[in-house]
Amino acid sequence: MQERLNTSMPGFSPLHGKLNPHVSVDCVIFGFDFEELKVLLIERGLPDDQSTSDQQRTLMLPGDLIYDNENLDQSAMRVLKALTSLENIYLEQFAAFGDPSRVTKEEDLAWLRSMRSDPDARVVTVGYYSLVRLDKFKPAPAYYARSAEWYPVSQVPELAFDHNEILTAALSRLKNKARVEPIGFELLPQKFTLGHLQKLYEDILGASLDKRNFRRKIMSRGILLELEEKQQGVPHKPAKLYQFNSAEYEKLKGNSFDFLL
Amino acid sequence: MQERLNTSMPGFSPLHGKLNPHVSVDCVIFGFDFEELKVLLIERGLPDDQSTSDQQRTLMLPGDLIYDNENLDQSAMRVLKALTSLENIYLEQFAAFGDPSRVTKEEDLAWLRSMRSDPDARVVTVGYYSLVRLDKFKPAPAYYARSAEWYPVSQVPELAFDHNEILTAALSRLKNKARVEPIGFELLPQKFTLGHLQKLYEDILGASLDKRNFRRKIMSRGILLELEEKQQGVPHKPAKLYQFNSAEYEKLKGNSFDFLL
DNA sequence: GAAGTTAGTGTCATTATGACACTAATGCAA
DNA sequence: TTGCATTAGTGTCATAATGACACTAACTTC
Repeated sequence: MQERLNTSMPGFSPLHGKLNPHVSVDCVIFGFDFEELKVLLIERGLPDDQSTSDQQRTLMLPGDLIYDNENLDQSAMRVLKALTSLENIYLEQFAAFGDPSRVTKEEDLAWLRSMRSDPDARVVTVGYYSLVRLDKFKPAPAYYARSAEWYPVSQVPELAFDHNEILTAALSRLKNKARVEPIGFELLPQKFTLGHLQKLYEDILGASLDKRNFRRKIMSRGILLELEEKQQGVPHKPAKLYQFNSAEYEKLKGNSFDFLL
Repeated sequence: MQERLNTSMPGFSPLHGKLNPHVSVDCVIFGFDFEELKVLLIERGLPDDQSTSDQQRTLMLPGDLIYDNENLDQSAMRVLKALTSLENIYLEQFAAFGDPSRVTKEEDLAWLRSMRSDPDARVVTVGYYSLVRLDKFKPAPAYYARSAEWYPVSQVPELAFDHNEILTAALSRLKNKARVEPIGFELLPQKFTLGHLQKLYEDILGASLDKRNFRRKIMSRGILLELEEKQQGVPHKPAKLYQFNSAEYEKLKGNSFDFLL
């Protein structure tokens, strides 16, 4: 067995007690940059390690084993912070993945052997997802992540373990959520245009929506506040800016069904 | 540590490999008997054990540790069958529960010490739920279950571990499901009346529905087949019997949102 | 100043919703 | 045998939500 990587980072503090070798958490963090939906992925390796060629680098969701004295939500937050420096994010659990063959690629096994004291343990992982504003959270790799970057969801390559499957499941959960309750507060910057919001919905739902009907429906909810301001520096007619009326927004979350489409 | 219970039952066959001491599954099986929604609970103890007084008996959801070479779905099905003899049931995963303090009652700890080779291991459990026809599945206790019976959901007493919490989460998932897609095929006998179906919905949603509007909406889906038959032996006007048109029913599942209410 | 680009706006026909009250058919008890 | 209790079964109407649809406005760049 190879030497284990240097693991001096917050999550590894002795404060956290004993690692549980059989349960991990993985985080699917979605962001939106007005162009398309993105997801936060890390690369295996130490942050400053330049030794491996690009081809050998493997992308994965930020995730790790849990500690025996934290609950799953806490684990997810700790792990996310440890690997990407993101914190104060609301994470929502969406599924557990426990296929015994979720770790079978030789590359993954080798990596586990270098990382874990019990690399052959069968691991069940619990998936968490979240929506964040790209501009608000600047990921910074740490711990075993060589990098932590946003990738377009539509162009995610093959990931480590069963992480493609986990990502797909998170996306499908996000779709259902978008149909059923207003979304966007977490993903968009404070000021945005209705065009931005519509693009976001279209990207999540994978369908195009009628502009006028979309506006009618979204405005009828009373969750948007029209600002006096307009877009600046765009090569076309500038759009009015809006922000979410968070009080109304919170009221609607959880209540409403069949929100859009 | 006390002796472990006799565990000679299918799930314990050496075929299943090594028990994973850190991950379990719990099953929330719902049934409906025209009166109210029920849930399948087991009592701790061997099936023939009469030694303990009623007061000391503890009810719990059927659940147990997973084996390292089965996936979570398989575990849930195996465990359910091992404890209640129910099989060929579609189980749907709904959440993972991993609070470190989910096992803290002294009674639960004592039981674990009598059952498990590693009774102090921290266990994360994955919840599954299902809807079944009460008349079709007759639970028969086995393995460590002294009994396996249906209990009205509205009158479930304090359960072992965090099983009340798990049940509540399953119920809330069921509610969301009922709002969003047709339900009932799994819960009702082949022939049923519209009154039965409405009662089922009302029980799940915890709300009363307008009879005429309910009928209009349910009929407009085209998932019901009107039979020539009528109810017999009821002390009131007999209702027409219906059955599900399973082809149409399957088509709607997953598609439709905002199904009822 | 022309071209390119996105913003912004209203109508109408169709469909879905929610509120609402009476008669019909059966078993049972008096 | 009568009548009582109980559930089945049915239609309308006013209102709200939906989906389809096309043009003008405002800005930048070339």
